Amino acid sequence: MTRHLITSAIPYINGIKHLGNLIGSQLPADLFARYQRARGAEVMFVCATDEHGTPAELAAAKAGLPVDVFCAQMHEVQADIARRFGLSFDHFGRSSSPQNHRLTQHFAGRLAENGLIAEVSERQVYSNADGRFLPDRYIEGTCPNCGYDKARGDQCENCTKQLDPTDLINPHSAISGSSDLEVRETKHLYLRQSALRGELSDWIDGKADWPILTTSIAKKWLNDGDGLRDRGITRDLDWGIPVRKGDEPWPGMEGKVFYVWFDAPIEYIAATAEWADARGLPAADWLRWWRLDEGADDVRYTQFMGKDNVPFHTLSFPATILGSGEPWKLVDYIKSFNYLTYDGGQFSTSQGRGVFMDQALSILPADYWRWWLLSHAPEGSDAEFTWDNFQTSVNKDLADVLGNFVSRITKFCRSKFGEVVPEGGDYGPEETALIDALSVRIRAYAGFMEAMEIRKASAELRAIWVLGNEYLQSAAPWSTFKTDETRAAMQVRLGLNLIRLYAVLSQPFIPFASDTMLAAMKTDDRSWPDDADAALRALPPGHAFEVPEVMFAKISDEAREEWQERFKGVRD
RNA sequence: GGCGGAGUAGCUCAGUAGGUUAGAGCAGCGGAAUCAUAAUCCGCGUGUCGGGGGUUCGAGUCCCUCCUCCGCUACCA
Repeated sequence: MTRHLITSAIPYINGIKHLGNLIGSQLPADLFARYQRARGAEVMFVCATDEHGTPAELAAAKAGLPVDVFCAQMHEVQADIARRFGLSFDHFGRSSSPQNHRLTQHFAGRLAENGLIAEVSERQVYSNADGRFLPDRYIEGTCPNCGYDKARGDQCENCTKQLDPTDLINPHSAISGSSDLEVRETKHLYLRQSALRGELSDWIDGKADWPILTTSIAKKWLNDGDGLRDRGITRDLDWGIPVRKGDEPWPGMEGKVFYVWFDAPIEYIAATAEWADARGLPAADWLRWWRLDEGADDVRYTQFMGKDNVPFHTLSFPATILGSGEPWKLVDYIKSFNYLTYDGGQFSTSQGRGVFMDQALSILPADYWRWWLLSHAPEGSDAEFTWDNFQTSVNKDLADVLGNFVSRITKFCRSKFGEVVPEGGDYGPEETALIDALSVRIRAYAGFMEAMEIRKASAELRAIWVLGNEYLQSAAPWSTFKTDETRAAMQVRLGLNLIRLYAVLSQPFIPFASDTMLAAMKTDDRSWPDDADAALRALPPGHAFEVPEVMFAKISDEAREEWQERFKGVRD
């Protein structure tokens, strides 16, 4: 049996993520992980917080906390929100973990041994007032091209011209505002990606089944200009993984740390090691997911991420792995996403625009968001979130089609037969037809889930819910009951069994509602319906159940309008 | 500028290797039913498939060109 290693792009530590971040990686990864588990596959699903870098240091300073304390707190906040969204990570790690320190230093050492690290002396802007080197974007000044006075050192947001920090007129620190800047010489390590260009190119060419969005970005970088450029993998910062060559010090690199983009993907591996350590398991237990020489040859590795992450996952991280010369597992499939937009504009963490994960949960249960986001996943192109669309979709799909189905059949049964699966009666042509239709659709659903065609899978799942309503409507047990009680019993029994079937099938999308349905049906049978006929006999005559509370309360126009207003501006 | 994505019914989107009357959900209109969260089910679509040109017996689907929107462009992560 295939073992599935699944990773979601790791969310940055500087704040709570918005719905765009969620649907861009963590949520679809969770959908896939849940589905594979439901099919009986062995799954390792890891994620983590990405904790290093200048923005983390600045966010900590703003919060008035030491950066390590800030990260520890924010990690807990993010972990809690992830739990409440039902994200079923096997482990939610931290890129600042000791495991990641060791692995990152190990990879750097291996790359150096293989001649793939270059030491480059370069000139960087240093801010005396801030006591730190400033990344280009943290230097502001007047654009020499258009005169915009808030141009950043990497690019002018007004005229979009690419800039060098030294081009700016009246440059000053974006952090302190100080113009006491100087250019200093500093030495950094570069990963010689260019030396691995051929190997990477061949590898990418072998991935004909990857989405065009993924491979086209990789090829652009491989072939742009002089081809793949080398990349700096160290920074002059305090917070990060100290530069070491494996276990050894790295002469000349004292006081420097690895660049976040070098250590962040390695955290996928480290998080799996964290998983094992947290459970007191031997190293072999995590190595079998990552090392081809330790049993990972039957692992299928799938990564989920937004399109902005693609270059690092198709080139930089593979360069690290290939360059190590060690048999680490490379990714087999990359599922990348476009962006979710909010009422016409972008979701923005820095500007506080849109709906953030904590806010979302404060107004509605996770399943509402999971269903809408997944059924509108930005797969082919950017997708837009509007409150109107959200309200209509959720009310129609969850409340009217699924929730009301559960309600009508359980309540009808209670009033005519009591809260017990009724006995007697045999299937007729209608039931056989329903089972055939279900079988076809369940196969299609599984096919889409396997292929990570998320929108299509959600449409298929919805169509499966509709089959139940269609059946009830034409079987009409409420009128059958008047003339043939036994036949009505059979119809109701089938309907109740559909609830369990729906719970099992819907679990990857709406896990909380799925649990509610199973609890109401008083069953723990989550077995996948490979045989629809058999699956619909799981709850036998005489089996007790209870009528659940309304599963999905509808979103009223008043509530929608209120939220529309509340989330219109920027976050406090 | 370069690269990529998108432009199909009022709205959100499917349309596989070019081939019978271009599909689905929502909204709208008509009907059935009354078990149910006034929920459900059935029926109803004359759309210049962004514009123009071309290849072909035949193009939403291939080629050229133009227009619009979005993203990326390597020191944000």
